[in-house]
Amino acid sequence: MRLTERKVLAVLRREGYKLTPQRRAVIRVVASSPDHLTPVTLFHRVRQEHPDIGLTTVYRTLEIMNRLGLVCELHTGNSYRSYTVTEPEHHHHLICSKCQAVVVVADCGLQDMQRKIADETGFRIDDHLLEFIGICPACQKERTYL
Amino acid sequence: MRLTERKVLAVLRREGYKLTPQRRAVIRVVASSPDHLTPVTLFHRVRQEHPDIGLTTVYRTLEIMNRLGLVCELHTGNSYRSYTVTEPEHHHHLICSKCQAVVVVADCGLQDMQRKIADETGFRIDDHLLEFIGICPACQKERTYL
DNA sequence: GTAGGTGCAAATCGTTTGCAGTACA
DNA sequence: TGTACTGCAAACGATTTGCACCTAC
Repeated sequence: MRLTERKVLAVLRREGYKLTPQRRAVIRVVASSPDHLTPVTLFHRVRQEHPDIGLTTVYRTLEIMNRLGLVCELHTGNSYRSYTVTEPEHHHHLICSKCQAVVVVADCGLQDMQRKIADETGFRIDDHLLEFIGICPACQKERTYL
Repeated sequence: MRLTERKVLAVLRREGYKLTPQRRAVIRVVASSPDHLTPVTLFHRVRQEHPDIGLTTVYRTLEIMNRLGLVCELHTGNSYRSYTVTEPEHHHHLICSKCQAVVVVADCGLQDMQRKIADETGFRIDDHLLEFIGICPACQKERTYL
């Protein structure tokens, strides 16, 4: 179960952030989209209902949400980031290198491996980043990739 | 066992690339450094022995080496990339979020998980990206992190 | 009323590209 | 000799910042 618009708003309010119409609009779009969105895509979508919003505000709202753990940042090795509302369970991503589709994958016992590595190296391990890169079923059918 | 300067040069020659002094210098520095280097760091180091080299050439040489699988790109979720000579075995990275130290970690049976996910989702999985983020023993001693 | 938020334009950062000159094979 | 390579400067795309105006609380 993903975070709802309502919950995100509640956290922002609790943390003392002002609930401006711009922030509400950004949050509404992020929370209602199942996909990961880049700041620019998000900006265009928000513009449709709120034509005066600036890209800067989108970035600043995402930054706040990210700091509060309300969105999850996707690192694809590309030059841009993308975001979606946080899924409370620990999970990973499966990314189509052709159409950029993202599928959420449940965690599979990487915690054990992490503990073992921490023991062996002396690192204090805070997090891990695991992403699978491949071609999704739809793109495989099209056969226009290498 | 990591790739040596000599082997990297051999591959470039075999692939028909010219072995210019600039390329040799870049390769020498990459191959002799145990760390992951950003293009800019690499540029500064190469400059010490080859003052006329341009950053562009460093980028272009890294691009060729990356395409030929001679260097391994590190994605830290930061805004820049970094590179080190390829370690032939499949492996992952453990990155210190304070000093950026990188430790190589052997693979631990993620292949099984990958196969399982491919079966379940229908994706053709080509690769995975696994990195552990933490604090290295040296930085833990300093205690100047949160 | 006021601190915090906004939008614009300009700055910044890492990276890429166009181009005219240069040098390896 | 000819093509691939070079360095510079300018272009680029994503993100950040400075600033004067604005608005939610």
